[in-house]
Amino acid sequence: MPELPEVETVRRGLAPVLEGARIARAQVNRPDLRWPFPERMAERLTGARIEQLRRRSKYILADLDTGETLIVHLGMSGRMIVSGGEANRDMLAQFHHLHPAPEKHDHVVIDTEAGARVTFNDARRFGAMDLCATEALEGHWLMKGIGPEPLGNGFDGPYLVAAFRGRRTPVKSALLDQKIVAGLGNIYVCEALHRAGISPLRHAGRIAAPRVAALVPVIRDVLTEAIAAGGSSLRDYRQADGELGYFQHTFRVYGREGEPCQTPGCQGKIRRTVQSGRSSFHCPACQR
DNA sequence: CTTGGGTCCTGTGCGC
DNA sequence: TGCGCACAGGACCCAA
Repeated sequence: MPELPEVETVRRGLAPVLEGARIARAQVNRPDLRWPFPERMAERLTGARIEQLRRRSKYILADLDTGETLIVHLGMSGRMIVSGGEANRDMLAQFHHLHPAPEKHDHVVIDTEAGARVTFNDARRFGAMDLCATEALEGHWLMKGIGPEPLGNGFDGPYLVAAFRGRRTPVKSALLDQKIVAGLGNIYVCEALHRAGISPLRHAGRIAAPRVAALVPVIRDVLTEAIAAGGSSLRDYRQADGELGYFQHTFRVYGREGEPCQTPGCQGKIRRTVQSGRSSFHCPACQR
């Protein structure tokens, strides 16, 4: 599920529930996800007030009034499930309980004093959580070396041209490299390269500078549109249950092997290739 | 330094 | 209906 737009969608869904809320209880059901949880995580969360929710790359950051920040990564299958609270209180009241029954892979459960609950569920356990002094966050080993935010000011044509210079790796891999640009994943790299007319197989350092620079606004557009789509489905979620971050999204190439290319006037067919173990989708006719 | 491959884990969908 | 296999939105680690 989670690339930058999905993480941002999750953050926006959690913000009204968590920002300004005090944690009444934190239940930690196992010692680790991808890495061990920090020492005494439940105790360090309990009683803390969440000042604000931020996002950096694919990480959700919850700044606490204790001076620490909770770092959350959703991995491949992580989900944040919201229950209780104002939005669906009436619906849940008819079932005579405040929260849905616990499910398999509910690893961390956070209750707020207002009666809302956020459950971190992650079947594959590639996700992560850590606590770090807020002022030391930028030096945290998970944050260090992450490239500029693609929707921020530090990501522009000259930057990307310089980042690609001399690279022998395929542009697909370069864009997946979080050190070059933050937050892109397999889907949106495929989508952006298609819109830019660049083959994922092309070496990053062998693309003419103007074409590289043209990738920047394309990446911005793809991500912005995806966030907008996620935002609209958020409303559906809030009245239903459990699928925050899951939204229908129409991709032009991702998962469309064998289908006709949607580029106007293009007669190509979408092809799937495997690059460093991951599927790439592109149109050999209009992506060069 | 860069680069490619292996690895962690569970769930799902497909062909037989 | 069961079984085995390929594959899934991430990213660290290590060898070359």
